[in-house]
Amino acid sequence: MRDPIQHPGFRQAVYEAVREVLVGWVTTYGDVAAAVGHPRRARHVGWALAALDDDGVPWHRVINRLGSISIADDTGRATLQRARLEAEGLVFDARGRVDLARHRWRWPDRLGP
DNA sequence: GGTTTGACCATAA
DNA sequence: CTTATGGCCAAAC
Repeated sequence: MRDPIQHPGFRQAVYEAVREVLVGWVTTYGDVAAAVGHPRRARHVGWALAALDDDGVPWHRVINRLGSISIADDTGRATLQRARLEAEGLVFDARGRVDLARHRWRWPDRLGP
């Protein structure tokens, strides 16, 4: 397998992982990358989400490691993301950040006992 | 086909 | 806190 990113499995895995994040929780690009087995490829998580065309994936629950929104607001997507998160109970502070320590999603450990 | 850009991140100074 | 550096690699130019 020479193109692990281009391979359909990567994006698919990203979407499935993000789908697991419940209302009221958020996660980071790096966490999603690690969850699908590619810890250094946070950028590609963002790229995969940018290419999203599926309403079933709660892409708005993915933010950067500072707890802020990483999208340029050219298309109003960042505004939509913040609105959706606030509608789900997330609170943004004066710097536009949420409390990651309290709302960061944790996938179940699958590394065994 | 080389260079730049980008919904990122870790580390160091 | 800010800057700089390096990693990562698909798109866009």
